[in-house]
Amino acid sequence: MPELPEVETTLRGITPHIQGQQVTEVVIRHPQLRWPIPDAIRDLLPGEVITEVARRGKYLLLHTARGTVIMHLGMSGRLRYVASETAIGKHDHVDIQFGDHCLRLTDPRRFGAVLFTDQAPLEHKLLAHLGPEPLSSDFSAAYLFKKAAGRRSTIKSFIMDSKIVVGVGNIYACESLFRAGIHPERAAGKISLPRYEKLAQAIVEVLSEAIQQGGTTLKDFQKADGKPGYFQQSLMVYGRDDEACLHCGSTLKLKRLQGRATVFCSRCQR
DNA sequence: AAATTCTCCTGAAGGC
DNA sequence: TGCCTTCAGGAGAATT
Repeated sequence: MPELPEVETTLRGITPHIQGQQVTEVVIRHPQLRWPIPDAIRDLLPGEVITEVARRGKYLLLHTARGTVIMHLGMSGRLRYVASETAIGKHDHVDIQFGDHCLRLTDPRRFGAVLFTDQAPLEHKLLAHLGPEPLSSDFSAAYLFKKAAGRRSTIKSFIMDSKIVVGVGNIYACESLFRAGIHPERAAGKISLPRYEKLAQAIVEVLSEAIQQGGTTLKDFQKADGKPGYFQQSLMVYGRDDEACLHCGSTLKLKRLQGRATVFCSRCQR
């Protein structure tokens, strides 16, 4: 379940291998991901050079002179740069080949996506309405506070809304709210600016630390095994329901909000 | 406009 | 041992 730190780690892992490289062939074994993979990927990409690799939210962007590949890893997606002869696994759906190596997309649950646009990629339907990057200067407590005015949705679904801010998935939403001492079900519009200061800082810290942890697995990027960086991170609440709060010792609670597992401390988070 | 529900998919886990 | 059921989970689409 790639969250933003894992997507960023993926970006950093693949960029040195494919930037400036020419695509020789694209093999699509299973075109049915979240949306059908467009023929343009296979038809237009060979011969093109990857001029830049970028990220917007959890979307990865592979720029070429003829257009941009937009990729999303969904729940279970994984990109690896491997020798082309590497044995094909059951869920290896796409290879973008660069001579004797390829960028291979593996995605058991097929919630991921591979799309193509010849327009300005940031104006693509999927990207045009995304909120600011949490690690950019556009993201701040003041921004959150202003956006939250009048909102009655829970703070958890508010910060997980990609139109508000990108890249805060379920795990990091739980962790950020714990760090900020805010109850996940509190109405977004009823939180003070000082509390948003804590929350914004918590989001930045949690994501930054996770990216740093992801970096520790970077050197092993080409290996097939190795857990995602965030599982090595010491998570304070996520996955620790019925265990003791690391601050006060109370038993952490699990509650489903909008179908998502939400773990919190009812004593520390108000 | 905002909030909620539905949907895609498969592997893992639990029940019997 | 094995079959069946249940469920997680990102995020766009549909619905209210």
